Amino acid sequence: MATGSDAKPKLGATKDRILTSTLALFNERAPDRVTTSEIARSVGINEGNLYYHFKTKEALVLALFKKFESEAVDLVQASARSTSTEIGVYSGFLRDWFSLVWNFRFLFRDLSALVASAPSLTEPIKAVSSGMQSAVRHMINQMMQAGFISVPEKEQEPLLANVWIVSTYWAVYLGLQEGVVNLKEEHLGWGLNQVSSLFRPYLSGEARDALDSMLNR
Amino acid sequence: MATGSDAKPKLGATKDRILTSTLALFNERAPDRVTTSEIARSVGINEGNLYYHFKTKEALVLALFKKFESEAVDLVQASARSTSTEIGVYSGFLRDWFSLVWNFRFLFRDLSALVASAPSLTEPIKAVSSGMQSAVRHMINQMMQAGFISVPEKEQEPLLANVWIVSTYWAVYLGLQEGVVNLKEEHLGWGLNQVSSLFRPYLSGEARDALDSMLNR
DNA sequence: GTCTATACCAAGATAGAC
DNA sequence: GTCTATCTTGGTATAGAC
Repeated sequence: MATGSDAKPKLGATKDRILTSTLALFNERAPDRVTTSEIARSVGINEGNLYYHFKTKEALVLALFKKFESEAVDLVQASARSTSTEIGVYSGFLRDWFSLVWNFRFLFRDLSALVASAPSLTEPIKAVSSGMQSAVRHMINQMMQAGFISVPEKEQEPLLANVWIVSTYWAVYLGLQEGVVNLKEEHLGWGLNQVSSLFRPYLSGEARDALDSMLNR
Repeated sequence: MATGSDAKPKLGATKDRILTSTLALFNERAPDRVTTSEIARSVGINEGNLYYHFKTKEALVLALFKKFESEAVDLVQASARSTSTEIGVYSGFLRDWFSLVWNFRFLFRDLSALVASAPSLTEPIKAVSSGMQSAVRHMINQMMQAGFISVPEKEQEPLLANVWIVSTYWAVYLGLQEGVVNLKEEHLGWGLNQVSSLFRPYLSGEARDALDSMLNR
C-alpha cells in the first residue's frame, strides 16, 4: 500500500508476505494448530528466516491484531463522523464491519484462547469491541430519530449484544451446520442476513425495503 | 445413575472422578491447553494411572461428548413427545437445553478445533445440532398454532440459526465484554435473556408475560 | 489399579555460516 | 536477509515394578 517503487508488485517485502500468508493460515486453523515451519513453507522461505523477521510466534499474532485494530478504528471513527440520515449509511457500516471481522476471523474463533496466548491483547480487544458497540448504538439512535427503527428501551442492550454475538459467530455455525468447510466470500451474504434479521422486526416498512435491497446486492 | 451399591457416594469410581475433573478443566480452558499431568493432579492420581483408564487424551474428549450427547438426545426426545400447549413447556425446554450447553461449554468454544482434534465427532456433533434445531422448530410451530407467537415464514430459518448461535456463544461475549473471567451459574440468566430477546418481538402479549415471569425466577 | 521412570516427538527458538 | 544445523522444552504416551 506504500511500496517505494512498485516495479515488481508481484511480491511485497518479506515481512508483508509473511503476514499475508500467516493470516490466511490462521483463518483456516487456530494459531496453535499452525506451526512456524508451516508458515515458513507457505511463504516460501526458511524457518530461520521467519524468526529473523518475527522473533516469536506471538509477535505474528500481535502484528496481525495491530492491522485489524487500525482498520477497526478507522471504521468506527468514520461512522462517528457521519451525521447523514441516509438509510444506506447504516447498512454500509454493518457491511464494512462485517467484512473486517471476516478478514480477521481467526481473532474471533476462540477469543479466550487468543487472550491466553497473548495476554497483552486483553485490553485492546475489549477496546475494539466496545468501540464497535458504541458505533452500533450510535447508529441505532440515529435510525430511531430518523424513524427508521423503533426498539423498546429495554430491548436495546440485549439487541446490541446479540448483534455482536451473531456477527462474530455466524461463520462457525455455517461451517458446522451446513457442512461448509472452506468458507468463502460468497457466504458473507448469509451472515449479513443473519445479523440483519436481528433488526428486521423493529424496522419501519421503508427501512425494511432499503435493507432488503442492500442484501440483494 | 446406576451404581451397584451407593454406600459411599462421596467418591465415584476413579473413571468417573477423572471425567468430572476433566470436564471442569476443559470448561475453564480449551482441551489443548490442559495437560494430562494437570488432569492427573486435579484428580489426585498419577499420570500413569490416568493413562490406564483413558489410553489417549482424545478418549477423554470422546467420553465427555458421549455424556453430553445422551443428555441432549433425552432432552430432544422429551420435547418431541410433549404435545402440551402449556406455555411453560417451551421456556422449560429452552432452559434445559441452555443449561446442558453450559455444563459442556468446552465442546462449543471452538468447534472446528474440537473436530480437528477428534474427527470422529464431526457427524455426532452435526446430528445433535440438527436434533436441537428440529426441536426448536417443532416448538415454534406448536407455539404458532397455540397463538403464542407469530413469525413470518421468511424469518423462521434465520431466527432458528440465531437461536443456535446465541445460545452457544453468549458466554464468550460475557467473558470478553463484561470482563467476566470465571463464568458461574448465575450468569446463566443473562444468557437466557439474550436468547429470549430473539423471540420477544414475535410474541403475543400473553406469551411475553409468561416469558418474563420465567426469566425472573 | 496404582505408581515411578522413561521414551518419544513435535514445535518453538537460537547460532552462526553464507 | 537468508540459509543449515541444532538445541530445548514440554507434553503425550509406554514399560514395568508394586
